[in-house]
Amino acid sequence: MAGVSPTVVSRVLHNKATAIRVSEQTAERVRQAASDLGYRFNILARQFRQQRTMAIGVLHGLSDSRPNFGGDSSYFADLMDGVIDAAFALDYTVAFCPKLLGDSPAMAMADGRFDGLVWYGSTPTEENRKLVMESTVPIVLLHNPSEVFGNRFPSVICDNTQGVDLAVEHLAGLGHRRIAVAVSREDFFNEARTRIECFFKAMRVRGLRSGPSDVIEFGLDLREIHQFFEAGPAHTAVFAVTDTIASRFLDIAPEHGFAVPTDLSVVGFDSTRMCEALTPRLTSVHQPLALMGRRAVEMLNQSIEKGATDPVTLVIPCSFDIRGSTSIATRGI
Amino acid sequence: MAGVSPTVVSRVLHNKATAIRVSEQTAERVRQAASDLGYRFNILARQFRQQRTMAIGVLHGLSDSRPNFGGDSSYFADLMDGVIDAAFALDYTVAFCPKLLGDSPAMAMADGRFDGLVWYGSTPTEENRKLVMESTVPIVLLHNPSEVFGNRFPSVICDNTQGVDLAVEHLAGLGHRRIAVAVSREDFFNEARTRIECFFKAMRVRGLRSGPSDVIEFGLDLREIHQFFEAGPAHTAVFAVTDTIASRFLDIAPEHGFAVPTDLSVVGFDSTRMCEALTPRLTSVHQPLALMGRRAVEMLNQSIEKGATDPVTLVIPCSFDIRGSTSIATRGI
DNA sequence: ATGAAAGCGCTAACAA
DNA sequence: TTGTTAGCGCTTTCAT
Repeated sequence: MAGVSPTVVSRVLHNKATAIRVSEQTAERVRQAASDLGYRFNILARQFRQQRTMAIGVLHGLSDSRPNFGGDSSYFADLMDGVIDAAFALDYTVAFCPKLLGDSPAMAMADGRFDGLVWYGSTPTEENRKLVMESTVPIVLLHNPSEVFGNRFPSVICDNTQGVDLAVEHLAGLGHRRIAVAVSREDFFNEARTRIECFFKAMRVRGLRSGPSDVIEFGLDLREIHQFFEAGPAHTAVFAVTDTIASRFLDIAPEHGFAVPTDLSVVGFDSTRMCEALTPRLTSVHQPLALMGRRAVEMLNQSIEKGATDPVTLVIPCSFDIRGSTSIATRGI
Repeated sequence: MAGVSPTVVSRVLHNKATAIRVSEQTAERVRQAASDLGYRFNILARQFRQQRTMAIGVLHGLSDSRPNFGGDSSYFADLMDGVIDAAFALDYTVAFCPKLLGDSPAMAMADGRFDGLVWYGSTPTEENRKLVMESTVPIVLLHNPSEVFGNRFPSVICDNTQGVDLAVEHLAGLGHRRIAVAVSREDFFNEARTRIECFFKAMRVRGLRSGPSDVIEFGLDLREIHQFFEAGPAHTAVFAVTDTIASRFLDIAPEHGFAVPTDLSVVGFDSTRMCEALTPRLTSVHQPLALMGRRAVEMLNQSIEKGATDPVTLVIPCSFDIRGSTSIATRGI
């Protein structure tokens, strides 16, 4: 319609007119025609041509077969807010893809659908590990330190050491000297394990006694929690490695005549929205999830743009949200 | 490597072997070679070829420039859970795309990036309206009855009439006879307006008096809410058209010596997670958001598969979550 | 300053 | 049962 070749149209519509010299007059004619025709270039053709999609895939390496935005724990939601934030700022589309979670993730990872991947998960299964390791596109890990994948990819994690220390510092400051640490068997993933180690260390640093016998590890029937209360615990506080775990104690304590926080202080980890809905509201270590999501995408963009980057592990500090589930130690002082 | 033509490979790898006859022997040879080579077909090429992406775009037609999963109102998160659920079941990728929200949505809508779109929004701006109307791909609307877009697209909405009726029924059952209805100026969108009409009707049906003077419409400074309390209201209950609006009343009532629910019952709409975190917990009409998201995608799939469908408006019933913000009327009985 | 031509990897129509 | 060929729409050399 403008009486020019496709080449020229392409150049004009990409504003490369100056760089690749097209007369302003022709350019204008082309633009006019494009507008008249309601022309839009076919992005599929372009992606195909350039082998670049400007899309980031979010892999959900958890046992759940799909991301869960709702539910109590706002965890994934907060993370995704950050991911989307950064992705949009860099002009990436963010996609959740069934095949990544379903039958054949490997395929989707290698088929050029995404320029890069955010792998979000805590316990990589052996199969997941293999898939990730074989990826042909850049990946950034969330919630797994780089070494879990042989230092092949950059990663973003929260500062568990510092986060746990905040919790112990808070409890110690309230006069608690015997503190238990709680973890569910199902959640006994890398990070949970790390937090327990951090806990021991934070206690040690303050001259407080703690060891394996202070770990309450419970299964689905919560039996060990009941046993903890029945035994008439010496502990005056519990540090739970996740909010959900903490909520179990809030539920069960009253059944055994323990009031929280009067008889037992409880601290959680993640400070998800759940904390506000519990009674009493749960004091918890706060991971800056949105920030972590943002950083992950920014690092991913680096990898995509510059090719392989150092497999940096970005460690982001936690903060501490004091709510109603902790108070001054009343026993064993 | 298998010594066959690309055609045969294509056929084998799509399991069309039976339909388009390839000998099992050759097929096996091809599969073996593919596996040895670690061959994956390039999805970009395929999408390009077929002009089909198996991706659904989510348009966020709100004033916010991007979807917000976190925050108090789990609203979008719940909706998306449903969308993703259905999309994955149908093998669609779900994408959030910056360009849809940023500079040039029209482009993204027409460029073949998506097989279909879910348009999620309450107040279409004139510009948004135009964009949607000009879409070249199937769209399903969420939260807007089809007529808002000239009956061009199917849509999914909750049953506002029935939902509001549940609220009024509940309050009337508690003996409330003078009920106010609250809306914020900023939220005064289609659906809010609808709910107010529904409210009038629900009152009328029960022989209860209500009219424009019972509408509390307030701006950002919340002045009108304060005035409501200062005037010593005859109303013993407030029906708020969203949870956020209801939360204002919960916040402000105590400042004026009104206890909720003793002196004033408050009902919200949406029953978002916020309801659990408020004091007292907020009684609210529940929209089955996840279900609505699911239905929207299913309808979209229909449109994509069968071409244009009837612009059905799917109306989904609400339920009612009774929490702590409502009780028996103590005044004006 | 503009155009011709090739080719990205795949699939479908047609031919053998 | 298998292969040949053409072409999806775009961008990018390279030539003019």
